[in-house]
Amino acid sequence: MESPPFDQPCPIRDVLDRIGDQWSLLVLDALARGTLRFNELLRAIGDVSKQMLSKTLKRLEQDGFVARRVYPEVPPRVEYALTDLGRSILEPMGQLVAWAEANHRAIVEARRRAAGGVA
Amino acid sequence: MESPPFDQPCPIRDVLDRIGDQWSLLVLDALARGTLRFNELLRAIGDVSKQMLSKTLKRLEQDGFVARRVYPEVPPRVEYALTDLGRSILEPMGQLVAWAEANHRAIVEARRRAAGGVA
DNA sequence: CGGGATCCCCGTAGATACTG
DNA sequence: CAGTATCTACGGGGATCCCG
Repeated sequence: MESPPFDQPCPIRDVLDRIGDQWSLLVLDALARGTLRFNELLRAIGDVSKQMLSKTLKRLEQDGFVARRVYPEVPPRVEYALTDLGRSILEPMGQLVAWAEANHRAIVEARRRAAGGVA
Repeated sequence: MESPPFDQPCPIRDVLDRIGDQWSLLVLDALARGTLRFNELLRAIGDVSKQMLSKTLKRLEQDGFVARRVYPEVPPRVEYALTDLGRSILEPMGQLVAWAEANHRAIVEARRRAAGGVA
Protein backbone atom coordinates (compact mmCIF):
# COMPACT_ATOMS: atom_id res chain seq x y z
CA MET A 1 0.00 0.00 0.00
CA GLU A 2 2.28 2.65 -1.28
CA SER A 3 1.12 6.21 -1.02
CA PRO A 4 1.76 8.41 -4.01
CA PRO A 5 2.33 12.11 -3.38
CA PHE A 6 -1.25 12.94 -4.14
CA ASP A 7 -2.82 10.01 -2.39
CA GLN A 8 -5.05 11.32 0.32
CA PRO A 9 -7.43 8.51 1.22
CA CYS A 10 -4.93 6.37 3.08
CA PRO A 11 -7.01 5.00 5.95
CA ILE A 12 -4.02 4.28 8.09
CA ARG A 13 -2.65 7.77 7.95
CA ASP A 14 -6.08 9.21 8.39
CA VAL A 15 -6.85 7.17 11.46
CA LEU A 16 -3.41 7.47 12.94
CA ASP A 17 -3.54 11.20 12.57
CA ARG A 18 -6.60 11.24 14.76
CA ILE A 19 -5.79 8.89 17.53
CA GLY A 20 -2.07 9.42 17.31
CA ASP A 21 -2.10 12.85 18.81
CA GLN A 22 -1.11 13.66 22.32
CA TRP A 23 -4.50 13.44 23.95
CA SER A 24 -6.96 11.28 22.04
CA LEU A 25 -5.59 8.05 23.39
CA LEU A 26 -5.58 9.37 26.90
CA VAL A 27 -9.18 10.44 26.60
CA LEU A 28 -10.17 7.12 25.10
CA ASP A 29 -8.35 5.35 27.89
CA ALA A 30 -9.95 7.50 30.56
CA LEU A 31 -13.38 6.84 29.13
CA ALA A 32 -12.69 3.14 28.87
CA ARG A 33 -13.56 2.83 32.54
CA GLY A 34 -16.87 4.62 32.20
CA THR A 35 -18.72 7.83 31.54
CA LEU A 36 -17.09 11.04 32.68
CA ARG A 37 -17.95 14.71 32.80
CA PHE A 38 -15.77 17.40 31.33
CA ASN A 39 -14.02 18.42 34.50
CA GLU A 40 -13.68 14.85 35.61
CA LEU A 41 -11.94 14.11 32.36
CA LEU A 42 -9.78 17.15 32.87
CA ARG A 43 -8.65 15.89 36.22
CA ALA A 44 -8.42 12.28 35.15
CA ILE A 45 -5.88 13.12 32.50
CA GLY A 46 -4.16 15.71 34.57
CA ASP A 47 -1.89 17.62 32.29
CA VAL A 48 -4.29 18.59 29.57
CA SER A 49 -5.66 22.08 29.14
CA LYS A 50 -9.36 22.81 28.80
CA GLN A 51 -8.81 23.93 25.27
CA MET A 52 -7.10 20.78 24.17
CA LEU A 53 -9.54 18.55 25.95
CA SER A 54 -12.37 20.41 24.30
CA LYS A 55 -10.83 20.13 20.87
CA THR A 56 -9.92 16.52 21.34
CA LEU A 57 -13.39 15.60 22.52
CA LYS A 58 -14.98 17.43 19.65
CA ARG A 59 -12.84 15.59 17.16
CA LEU A 60 -13.46 12.26 18.81
CA GLU A 61 -17.14 12.98 18.77
CA GLN A 62 -17.10 13.96 15.11
CA ASP A 63 -15.26 10.79 14.25
CA GLY A 64 -17.80 8.75 16.11
CA PHE A 65 -15.55 7.53 18.91
CA VAL A 66 -17.26 9.38 21.70
CA ALA A 67 -20.86 10.23 22.50
CA ARG A 68 -21.65 13.57 24.11
CA ARG A 69 -24.69 13.78 26.31
CA VAL A 70 -25.95 17.13 27.55
CA TYR A 71 -28.31 17.41 30.48
CA PRO A 72 -30.37 20.62 30.37
CA GLU A 73 -29.93 21.29 34.04
CA VAL A 74 -29.22 24.49 35.88
CA PRO A 75 -25.59 23.72 36.55
CA PRO A 76 -24.77 22.43 33.11
CA ARG A 77 -23.86 18.80 32.99
CA VAL A 78 -22.22 17.09 30.08
CA GLU A 79 -21.21 13.50 30.03
CA TYR A 80 -18.87 11.76 27.66
CA ALA A 81 -18.89 8.08 26.92
CA LEU A 82 -17.37 5.76 24.37
CA THR A 83 -19.43 4.57 21.46
CA ASP A 84 -19.17 1.05 20.12
CA LEU A 85 -16.67 2.31 17.61
CA GLY A 86 -14.67 3.95 20.36
CA ARG A 87 -14.71 0.78 22.39
CA SER A 88 -13.69 -1.31 19.44
CA ILE A 89 -10.43 0.51 18.92
CA LEU A 90 -9.45 -0.23 22.47
CA GLU A 91 -8.55 -3.76 21.47
CA PRO A 92 -5.91 -3.08 18.81
CA MET A 93 -4.79 -0.26 21.05
CA GLY A 94 -4.34 -2.73 23.85
CA GLN A 95 -1.98 -4.73 21.65
CA LEU A 96 0.11 -1.68 21.09
CA VAL A 97 0.09 -0.75 24.75
CA ALA A 98 1.13 -4.26 25.66
CA TRP A 99 3.96 -4.03 23.16
CA ALA A 100 4.97 -0.68 24.54
CA GLU A 101 5.13 -2.00 28.06
CA ALA A 102 7.00 -5.09 27.02
CA ASN A 103 9.58 -3.30 24.91
CA HIS A 104 9.92 -0.01 26.64
CA ARG A 105 13.03 -1.06 28.47
CA ALA A 106 14.72 -2.15 25.27
CA ILE A 107 13.95 1.18 23.69
CA VAL A 108 15.20 3.19 26.60
CA GLU A 109 18.33 1.12 26.60
CA ALA A 110 18.91 1.58 22.87
CA ARG A 111 18.30 5.26 23.29
CA ARG A 112 20.78 5.55 26.09
CA ARG A 113 23.35 3.60 24.16
CA ALA A 114 22.94 5.96 21.24
CA ALA A 115 22.81 9.08 23.35
CA GLY A 116 26.40 9.07 24.43
CA GLY A 117 26.64 6.40 27.02
CA VAL A 118 28.33 4.27 24.43
CA ALA A 119 30.20 2.47 27.17
CA MET B 1 7.81 18.10 29.21
CA GLU B 2 10.72 16.06 28.01
CA SER B 3 11.69 13.54 30.59
CA PRO B 4 15.01 11.83 30.80
CA PRO B 5 15.15 8.32 29.44
CA PHE B 6 15.45 6.85 32.91
CA ASP B 7 12.46 8.69 34.21
CA GLN B 8 9.62 7.65 31.97
CA PRO B 9 6.46 7.40 33.99
CA CYS B 10 4.39 6.24 31.07
CA PRO B 11 5.80 3.81 28.49
CA ILE B 12 2.74 4.14 26.34
CA ARG B 13 3.04 7.85 25.90
CA ASP B 14 6.74 7.53 25.37
CA VAL B 15 6.39 4.93 22.66
CA LEU B 16 3.40 6.52 21.02
CA ASP B 17 5.22 9.81 20.85
CA ARG B 18 7.88 8.13 18.77
CA ILE B 19 5.96 6.00 16.38
CA GLY B 20 2.88 8.19 16.41
CA ASP B 21 4.42 10.96 14.39
CA GLN B 22 3.74 11.57 10.75
CA TRP B 23 6.59 9.58 9.29
CA SER B 24 7.88 6.85 11.57
CA LEU B 25 5.14 4.42 10.72
CA LEU B 26 5.55 5.03 7.03
CA VAL B 27 9.27 4.38 7.27
CA LEU B 28 8.71 1.26 9.31
CA ASP B 29 6.17 0.11 6.78
CA ALA B 30 8.44 0.84 3.86
CA LEU B 31 11.27 -1.08 5.47
CA ALA B 32 8.98 -3.96 6.30
CA ARG B 33 9.48 -5.22 2.77
CA GLY B 34 13.21 -5.08 2.91
CA THR B 35 16.36 -3.02 3.10
CA LEU B 36 16.30 0.34 1.40
CA ARG B 37 18.69 3.17 0.71
CA PHE B 38 18.05 6.74 1.66
CA ASN B 39 16.79 7.93 -1.67
CA GLU B 40 14.82 4.78 -2.21
CA LEU B 41 13.09 5.43 1.05
CA LEU B 42 12.54 8.99 0.02
CA ARG B 43 10.79 7.87 -3.14
CA ALA B 44 8.99 4.99 -1.50
CA ILE B 45 7.23 7.30 0.90
CA GLY B 46 6.78 10.02 -1.63
CA ASP B 47 5.77 13.09 0.26
CA VAL B 48 8.47 13.27 2.84
CA SER B 49 11.32 15.75 2.70
CA LYS B 50 14.94 14.79 3.09
CA GLN B 51 15.10 16.57 6.37
CA MET B 52 12.19 14.76 7.90
CA LEU B 53 13.28 11.42 6.59
CA SER B 54 16.70 12.04 8.01
CA LYS B 55 15.36 13.04 11.40
CA THR B 56 12.90 10.20 11.48
CA LEU B 57 15.52 7.65 10.56
CA LYS B 58 17.90 8.98 13.16
CA ARG B 59 15.27 8.72 15.85
CA LEU B 60 14.25 5.26 14.77
CA GLU B 61 17.87 4.25 14.81
CA GLN B 62 18.42 5.69 18.26
CA ASP B 63 15.39 3.87 19.55
CA GLY B 64 16.66 0.64 18.12
CA PHE B 65 13.99 0.16 15.49
CA VAL B 66 16.21 0.58 12.50
CA ALA B 67 19.76 -0.42 11.68
CA ARG B 68 21.90 1.89 9.58
CA ARG B 69 24.58 0.34 7.44
CA VAL B 70 27.16 2.50 5.70
CA TYR B 71 29.22 1.22 2.81
CA PRO B 72 32.52 3.05 2.41
CA GLU B 73 32.23 3.21 -1.34
CA VAL B 74 32.97 5.98 -3.72
CA PRO B 75 29.38 6.90 -4.35
CA PRO B 76 28.26 6.75 -0.74
CA ARG B 77 25.79 4.03 -0.02
CA VAL B 78 23.71 3.77 3.12
CA GLU B 79 21.18 1.08 3.74
CA TYR B 80 18.44 0.98 6.29
CA ALA B 81 16.83 -2.14 7.62
CA LEU B 82 14.54 -3.08 10.45
CA THR B 83 15.99 -4.61 13.58
CA ASP B 84 14.21 -7.37 15.46
CA LEU B 85 12.67 -4.73 17.67
CA GLY B 86 11.52 -2.84 14.63
CA ARG B 87 10.02 -5.94 13.12
CA SER B 88 8.30 -6.86 16.34
CA ILE B 89 6.24 -3.69 16.48
CA LEU B 90 4.88 -4.46 13.03
CA GLU B 91 2.51 -6.98 14.54
CA PRO B 92 0.57 -4.79 16.97
CA MET B 93 0.76 -2.15 14.30
CA GLY B 94 -0.85 -4.54 11.90
CA GLN B 95 -3.78 -4.90 14.26
CA LEU B 96 -4.24 -1.19 14.27
CA VAL B 97 -3.91 -0.96 10.52
CA ALA B 98 -6.47 -3.70 10.11
CA TRP B 99 -8.79 -1.84 12.44
CA ALA B 100 -8.21 1.35 10.51
CA GLU B 101 -9.06 -0.29 7.23
CA ALA B 102 -12.10 -1.99 8.65
CA ASN B 103 -13.51 1.09 10.34
CA HIS B 104 -12.36 3.86 8.10
CA ARG B 105 -15.66 4.06 6.32
CA ALA B 106 -17.57 4.37 9.57
CA ILE B 107 -15.31 7.19 10.65
CA VAL B 108 -15.58 9.07 7.41
CA GLU B 109 -19.31 8.67 7.57
CA ALA B 110 -19.55 9.90 11.14
CA ARG B 111 -17.32 12.79 10.22
CA ARG B 112 -19.48 13.74 7.28
CA ARG B 113 -22.62 13.47 9.33
CA ALA B 114 -21.12 15.80 11.90
CA ALA B 115 -19.63 18.16 9.39
CA GLY B 116 -22.33 19.37 7.10
CA GLY B 117 -25.32 17.85 8.70
CA VAL B 118 -27.08 14.97 7.05
CA ALA B 119 -27.61 17.14 3.97
C1' DC C 1 24.58 9.81 -2.94
C1' DG C 2 23.57 10.91 1.79
C1' DG C 3 22.53 14.24 4.83
C1' DG C 4 23.58 18.50 7.86
C1' DA C 5 22.63 23.76 8.35
C1' DT C 6 19.70 27.49 7.61
C1' DC C 7 15.56 30.27 6.70
C1' DC C 8 10.89 30.70 7.08
C1' DC C 9 5.98 29.71 7.34
C1' DC C 10 2.22 27.98 9.77
C1' DG C 11 -0.25 25.02 12.66
C1' DT C 12 -0.67 23.84 17.36
C1' DA C 13 -0.63 24.06 22.26
C1' DG C 14 -0.65 26.79 26.66
C1' DA C 15 -2.67 30.48 29.59
C1' DT C 16 -6.05 33.61 30.52
C1' DA C 17 -10.39 35.90 30.26
C1' DC C 18 -15.01 35.71 29.05
C1' DT C 19 -19.87 33.60 28.28
C1' DG C 20 -24.13 30.86 28.87
C1' DC D 1 -19.99 23.69 35.17
C1' DA D 2 -18.76 23.58 30.42
C1' DG D 3 -16.98 25.43 27.27
C1' DT D 4 -15.23 29.48 23.61
C1' DA D 5 -12.18 33.43 22.06
C1' DT D 6 -7.82 35.65 21.88
C1' DC D 7 -3.07 36.24 22.16
C1' DT D 8 1.39 34.39 22.05
C1' DA D 9 5.22 31.09 21.93
C1' DC D 10 7.13 27.07 20.26
C1' DG D 11 8.50 23.92 17.10
C1' DG D 12 7.42 20.89 13.18
C1' DG D 13 8.18 20.64 8.60
C1' DG D 14 9.16 22.24 3.70
C1' DA D 15 12.65 24.34 0.54
C1' DT D 16 17.11 25.34 -0.42
C1' DC D 17 22.01 25.43 -0.25
C1' DC D 18 26.11 23.20 0.88
C1' DC D 19 29.47 19.72 2.15
C1' DG D 20 31.72 14.95 2.56
